Amino acid sequence: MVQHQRAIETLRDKGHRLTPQRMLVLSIVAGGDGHMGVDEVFRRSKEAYPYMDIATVYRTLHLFKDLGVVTEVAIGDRLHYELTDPSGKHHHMVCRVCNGAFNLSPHYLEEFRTTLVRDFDFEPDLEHFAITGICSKCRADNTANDQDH
Amino acid sequence: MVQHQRAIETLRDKGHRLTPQRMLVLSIVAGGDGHMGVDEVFRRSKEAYPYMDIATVYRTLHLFKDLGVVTEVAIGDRLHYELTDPSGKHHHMVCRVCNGAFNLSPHYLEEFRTTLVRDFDFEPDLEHFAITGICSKCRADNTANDQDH
DNA sequence: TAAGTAATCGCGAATAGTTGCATTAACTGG
DNA sequence: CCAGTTAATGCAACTATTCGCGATTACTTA
Repeated sequence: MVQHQRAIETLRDKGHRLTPQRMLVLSIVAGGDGHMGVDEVFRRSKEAYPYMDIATVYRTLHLFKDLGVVTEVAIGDRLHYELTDPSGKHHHMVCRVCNGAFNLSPHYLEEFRTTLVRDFDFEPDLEHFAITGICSKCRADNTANDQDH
Repeated sequence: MVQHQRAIETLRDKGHRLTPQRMLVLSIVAGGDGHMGVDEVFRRSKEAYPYMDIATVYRTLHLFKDLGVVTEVAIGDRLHYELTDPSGKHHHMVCRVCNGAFNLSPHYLEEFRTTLVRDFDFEPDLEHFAITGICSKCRADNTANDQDH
């Protein structure tokens, strides 16, 4: 269950301390099924450790993000977090109707990246790319019902 | 100077009212040089009309955005607004170091969009696309100074 | 393994943005 | 031009997130 050895080493290597709060947040994010909102991380961690503070949750998630341990995904207008995909980065397509998140493999962005560097000498941040839109299912529902507007 | 006839008609056509506050926000955004942060719109509008409330500024900017009168641009972690480009949409590349915003013409995204629709039946929102990264200038500065870390 | 030190925590206050609601005022129709 | 209707405003309260700071504690080193 505690298979976070990699993440713990990363922490220590960068000179950060291994605190119970950090371990707790890590195990909660790891235990969740996919991405998790800050409020849910907070609620669950407070169940396990009632002194847990929301500021600590934010600080911990941001630290983990900077270390590459977790990945930030914008769902609606809120940020969610998930363990960074160890089998290689992936990106997200987030449906603005159902808030579902779908994975997008990096090769879809490579060409785009190359073009921006070539034409503008602009190096885009594509580590945690997420694009909103409408997914197949919601688009079908939408065209069926909403003819006006 | 008051050349916002198009925007005013759009308001009226959709059944919205023409209030002094809305005219004020419109002229301030139009009068600015490029994109403007909410705080600056608020500050300037309060100079002209001291009762102006920050909530009204937010509501007005959101309304204008929905009507397509202004375009929202994410600069850093804050939203900025600019008059919608009448000569056709453009997108932005925003430098995360200097916060500079550079225009990106739509054809750079067309292929990307086509691919997502074809492969995933996912229709991305590309009306107000902005991508962060590092611009040419800041990248040069960065490689010059910051060798460590 | 005890003591020093500096990172981290918990907490309260601050900031950005949103929302509910009573009051105001833009529009409509006569 | 006047009165009714209802959208929009101003205000205050609220949520999400961040920050400052004194107290705590993980880690170091002797």
